[in-house]
Amino acid sequence: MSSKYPFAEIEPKWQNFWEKNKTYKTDLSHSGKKLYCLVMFIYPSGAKLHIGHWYNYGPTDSWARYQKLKGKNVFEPMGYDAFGLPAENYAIKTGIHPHDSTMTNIDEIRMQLKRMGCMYDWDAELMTCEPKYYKWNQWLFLQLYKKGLAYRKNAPVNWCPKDQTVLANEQVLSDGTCERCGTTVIQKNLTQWFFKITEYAEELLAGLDKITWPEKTKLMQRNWIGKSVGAEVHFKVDGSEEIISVFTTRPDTLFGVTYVVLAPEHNLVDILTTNEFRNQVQEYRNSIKSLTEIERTSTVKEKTGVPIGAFAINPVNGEKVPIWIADYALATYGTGCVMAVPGHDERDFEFAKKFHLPIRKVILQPGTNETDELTEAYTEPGTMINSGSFTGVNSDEGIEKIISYLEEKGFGKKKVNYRLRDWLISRQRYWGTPIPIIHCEKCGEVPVDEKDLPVELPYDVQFKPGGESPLISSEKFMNVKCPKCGSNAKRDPDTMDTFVDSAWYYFRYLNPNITTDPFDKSLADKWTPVDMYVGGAEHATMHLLYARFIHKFIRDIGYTNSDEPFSHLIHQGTITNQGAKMSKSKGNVVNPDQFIEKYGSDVFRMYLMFMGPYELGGDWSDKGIAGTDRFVQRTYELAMKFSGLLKQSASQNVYDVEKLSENEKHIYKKINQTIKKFDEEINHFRFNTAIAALMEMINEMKLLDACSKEIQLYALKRFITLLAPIAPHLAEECYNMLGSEKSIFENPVWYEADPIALVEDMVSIAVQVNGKLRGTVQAAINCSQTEVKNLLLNDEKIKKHLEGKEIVKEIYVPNKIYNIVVK
RNA sequence: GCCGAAGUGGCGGAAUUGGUAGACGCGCUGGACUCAAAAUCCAGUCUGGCUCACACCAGGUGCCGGUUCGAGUCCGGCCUUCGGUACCA
Repeated sequence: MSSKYPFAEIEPKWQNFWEKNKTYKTDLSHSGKKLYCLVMFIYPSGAKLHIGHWYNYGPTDSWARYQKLKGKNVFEPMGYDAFGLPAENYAIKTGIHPHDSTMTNIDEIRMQLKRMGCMYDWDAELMTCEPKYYKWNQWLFLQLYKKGLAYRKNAPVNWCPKDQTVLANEQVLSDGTCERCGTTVIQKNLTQWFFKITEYAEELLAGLDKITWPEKTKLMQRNWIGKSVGAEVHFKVDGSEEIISVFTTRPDTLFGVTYVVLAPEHNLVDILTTNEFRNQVQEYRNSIKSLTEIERTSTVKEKTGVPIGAFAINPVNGEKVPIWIADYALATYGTGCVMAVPGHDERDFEFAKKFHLPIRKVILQPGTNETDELTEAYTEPGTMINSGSFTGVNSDEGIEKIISYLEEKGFGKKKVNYRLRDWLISRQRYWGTPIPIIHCEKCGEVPVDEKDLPVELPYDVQFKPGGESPLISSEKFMNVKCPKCGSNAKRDPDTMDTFVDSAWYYFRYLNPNITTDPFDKSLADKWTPVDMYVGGAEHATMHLLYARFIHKFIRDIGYTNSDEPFSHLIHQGTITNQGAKMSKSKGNVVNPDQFIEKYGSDVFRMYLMFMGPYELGGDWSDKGIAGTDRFVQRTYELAMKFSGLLKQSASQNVYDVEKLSENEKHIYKKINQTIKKFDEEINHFRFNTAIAALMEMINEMKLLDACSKEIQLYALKRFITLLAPIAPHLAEECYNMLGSEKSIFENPVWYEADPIALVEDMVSIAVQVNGKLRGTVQAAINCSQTEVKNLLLNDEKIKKHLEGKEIVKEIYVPNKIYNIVVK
């Protein structure tokens, strides 16, 4: 049919218009009504834009457009998270250089993004693999290094003995084998760089109370940081000068310690193990070496361990208790040492039972006897018993009392411990930011001078697996003179975790070409924090925590004035396919292109928004897309029918409802109700109900024929404006057809609802008898209970239910419900 | 195991602080238009009973209880699904 909306012409037409007129170029010098709306930037993989990206970017752009129409100065940038493992793996497989494949992908993705028709300010585009960007990763590294927040230490990596390469966790299959060759992966220690995020643990925790994020995300970060308050207790070792420090949250159970456990990797193990036990200990350590971290920490696995022959001395009672090593003590948490209280800790209980270690009751459960045998660990508070001078004290108070006692005697102190570990940023990979450190035999690790940045990533590198970091193979890169002493030295061969790139990119968008600073400080002061950040929930603990950490660090070195990077955060839901996450490896990725070709960008984006609540996502189905397409067609036909109206008539901003005809009054009320509803819904990312409101509106539009031109224009102008955020191309075209010469987004206008039109004069009141609906009555708004009662007593149906009954009680909720309780 | 979210028609999903369950859309059924089809428009569509029909009656938001004049919504106890996490001393 000829009147079918020709999206294939219209959409490129407006995209070109917007680009040519720089409609979406943000003037950052005006920050008065600033709104920084950001989506997590895209990883330019070969899979290009999929439905998940559309679901993230389309609705968020609609929200940003709505804000722009409301008069906000909106900044909405887009860029590429261009470094990373997949490009390198692709290169290993195909021989195509990561730089080349990444650039090709970016070019295609940029085209796809432009076809979506989002409001991106393309002048702000950035890609992290460019020297002008990653130079500032290196700068950041040096600032952290200066403050002692970047340091090296030994840390295990997944190592495939056959491929001779380091594997990321996701490259290790669940059975602990290499995803490429099936060889069992082992753990190997390498000296690696860390950022001291733990220094900010307390502030990262406290800051969560000040940001508007989903509660579950904040909870995940709280758990991830894992603050616990307790004590550090020092145990002397019998016949040795060494001290074993343990962290405990239950110092009140100190008298119940019957053994001490060290993590098998703990340094003290070599020192303390007696000759007699040496073989056994070595054997045990070997036996757990092959286990992956996942197996090691599995809670279903039975605990194992061996004694090392040495004894620790309990500071509070001088008792000698055996020292064991066991897999359930983790080197990475607390001090790596545990005081075992089998009577009051489930793990210790299980372990003591298995190895026949003594179990001592030192906390009495209320309502039980001291002589009752413990059948399981009692972990709740109670009365302290068998605890020397502390016997009889309530265990909650005992915690503080024991700590005071320990501090007094120098046996320990109060201690706050965090689960959070420092951020390991070294990657034994090619496609990333080189670490700006030079290793000199004489001077040790020497930072590259800031004026020598960037340390450029060389192009010509053997990045295929085999050996260590790929950069080692580039002699040109590796061999440098020591900046301090001038002798021959080597560069650090590792690259940085790509989470470093994404930890501060929102600053860089404000001026991605600045060469004198990582970002424009004066703009950053005005434009950060990001006002709305939208992205996947899978980043809850990594990216979103790292960015908060780096932001606080940047603040502490005087580069920004805000405390948090993202003041509001929303996670879009996941779109699955037949219940499974879409992934290239599963081959269940749905390509959006087919829908864009068939229906156009507006219909597709609107369908994604209409599917359901944004934060829930859902299973993909194209079943209902015809519905949004129909809506678009009807809108287009409506605009066509009234084309030129803007030139034939003018409408007022407000009309007196009483002076309108019945049809006009109806339209007038409906459009104003729709404005109110739509505004509320879209403001809270409830796109599905916002669109439903527009559909209801268009269903009423058939009444326009019976309205004056003024009212027609009044309704259509408003309807098209509401449509503009969710179907921008269509709305522009419709407005154009009405007779406008300008883009809606050039001179943004938003219509406020006329409050008088929102008031209903008649309401329908539900009438219940004994809580069951028996009818409804039409009454004037705010009428009295007596009036409503008179109305309902005239209703035959309702009367029938009241006949011969005694009225016990009447509840009247004005304008809503009238409930009569009868006997 | 622990933490979190969610269970509503054939389907996706609506439902302010407890106040007319099923908005909006898909699908389906019937009708109009057409030589015919597509498209479009109109009507119907929770289940069961009764009825020519209108009406009416009963039941109904995962299950079992409770609070209340009134519960999808609040409380207690389960079941299922999906996310997160994994011995955190």
